[in-house]
Amino acid sequence: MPELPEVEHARRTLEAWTVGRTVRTVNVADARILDDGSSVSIVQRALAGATVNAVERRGKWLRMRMRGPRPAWFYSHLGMTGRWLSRSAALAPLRFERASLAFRDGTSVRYLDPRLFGRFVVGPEDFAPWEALGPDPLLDGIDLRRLAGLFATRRAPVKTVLLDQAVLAGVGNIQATEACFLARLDPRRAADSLSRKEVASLARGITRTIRTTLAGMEGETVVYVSEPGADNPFLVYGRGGEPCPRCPRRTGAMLDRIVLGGRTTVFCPRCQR
DNA sequence: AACGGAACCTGAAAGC
DNA sequence: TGCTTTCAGGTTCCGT
Repeated sequence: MPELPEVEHARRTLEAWTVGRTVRTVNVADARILDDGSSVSIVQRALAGATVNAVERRGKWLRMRMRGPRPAWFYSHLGMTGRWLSRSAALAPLRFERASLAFRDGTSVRYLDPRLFGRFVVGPEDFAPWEALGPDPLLDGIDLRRLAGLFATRRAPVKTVLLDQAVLAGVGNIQATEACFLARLDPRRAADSLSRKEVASLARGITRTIRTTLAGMEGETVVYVSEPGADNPFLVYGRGGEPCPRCPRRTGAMLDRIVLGGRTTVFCPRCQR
């Protein structure tokens, strides 16, 4: 589920659910979400009794600034299937619940993550994975000169390079796929073969797909691709074999589904060059 | 330094 | 019906 738009949505909800609240207890049901070298007791000691001061996001990472006996930064990465929900602290653990923070006011936030690829870390303000992130397209915008400069050093397919979080933080498989489509760019193109104009077009595509996806989940009706009955809100992602939504019907152009860098990629061989 | 592929996990859906 | 295979939005490690 989580790429930049979903993580930003998670940030907003977590902010509403947690800022100003004081942690009473921390529960970690499955320690596999913790980093090596960390432990349940380290996390509990850092967070219990602390008050949530702010919830921030950079790329796909979230972090809470905790004020209290021991000021701390609490980092959360949702991995592939992580999400946060708010429930009464009295309610029993939910299916796939791996951790939770219970607050003194009787509310709690629950971390659910079936596949356990998410992370739950207490770290410093300059936590390395956070510091290693490139610019965030929403927070920082996209610097075309910088992006073109990075592309010039990469021979890999442009869509693969977009997944490098040091290039742009938060772009995932869906957003990279959609951005290439919007930019009419063949995702297999070597990054170092793009013209400045194509880089600019791609940057616009990235910004647009992120904004569109985010706008689509405002309010409570979050749409997840995998949810039964939910419509696929994307232009081409998950639509391999369907007609291209942009090419004239008479051309019969069909979306192709390939694998790049181990990730499924959908594109139109006719209009994406 | 950069690249492709495997590994880490589990559940849902599709295939037979 | 029930068993098997395939696939999934991310990151990291490893050999080349």
